[in-house]
Amino acid sequence: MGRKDADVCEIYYVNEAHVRSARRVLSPEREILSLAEIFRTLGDPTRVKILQALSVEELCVCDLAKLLGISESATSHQLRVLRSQKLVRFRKEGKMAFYSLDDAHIDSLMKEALRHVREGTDQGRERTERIRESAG
Amino acid sequence: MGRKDADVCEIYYVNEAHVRSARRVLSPEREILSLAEIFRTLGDPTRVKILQALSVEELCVCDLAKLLGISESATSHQLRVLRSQKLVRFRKEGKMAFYSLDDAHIDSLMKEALRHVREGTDQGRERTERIRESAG
DNA sequence: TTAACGTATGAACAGACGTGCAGACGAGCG
DNA sequence: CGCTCGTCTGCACGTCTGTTCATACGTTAA
Repeated sequence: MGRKDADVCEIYYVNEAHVRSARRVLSPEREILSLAEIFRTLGDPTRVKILQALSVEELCVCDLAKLLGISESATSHQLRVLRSQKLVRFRKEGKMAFYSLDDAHIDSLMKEALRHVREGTDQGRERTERIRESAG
Repeated sequence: MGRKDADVCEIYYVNEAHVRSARRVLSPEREILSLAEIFRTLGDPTRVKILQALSVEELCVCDLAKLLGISESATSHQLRVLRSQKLVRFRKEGKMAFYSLDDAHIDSLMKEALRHVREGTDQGRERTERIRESAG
């Protein structure tokens, strides 16, 4: 639709109409940034594991560290990141800090992504790997 | 609730039972990596914009570059990343390369995350910002 | 109180990321 | 053929990220 604009001599190759209509669809900048921030937070294997583990029951830092196979310091750092995004919440009991999920959305988001990953694994994973080289 | 295990002298503070049960819930390593990879791919403002823009109609590299306000080279680089994840697909028409979404899941994933972001914006955004400093 | 523990934080490092630049490639036109 | 256009890719640069190390904080026990 409106593709005939491309034939107008003033428009060389950038189709201004398409650019404008696409721009209208874009979320406002701060929503884009928030969106990317959430995804970036989920885009780390360690944090994914933490969230998966906490989806069952609350765990303390040392349990998580043991589970993840990394230092308690690194675990605490990552929990701090997750806290800053309000993805996890913690409860102090003496010296221990028990962490749990603070966001129901995230769990469904992860499950949805997991479905996607599994589909890709079943029918297109190896194809995907191959395309990384020959996509051009 | 089973917390009494922590009192057994052999278990100092790491609750092995919890660690084991949590480990059972974790997806296999390669699924975790795929999951994180997908999220990390979505965790960049430029790529989020590209995917949002392509959710309406296919666009060529130069349109996207114009829309994003970055060079066509940078745009091509990002499209390459998205291609490697099979999130976008492209169609050659002469010299032009028209890109479109290759994955229906991703769009719903983004919309779900957007819902989450908007909820957070309405009732807790500024609180979240503040917590980044005082979370401890 | 002193000491040990669980956790949190800051500095510093290696590695990864996003972008621009320069050049290469294929397609279309003279 | 040569030339331009649209796109792609290798390299370099600055920035960001995830981890470890050392250290500090708050709690519990002696």
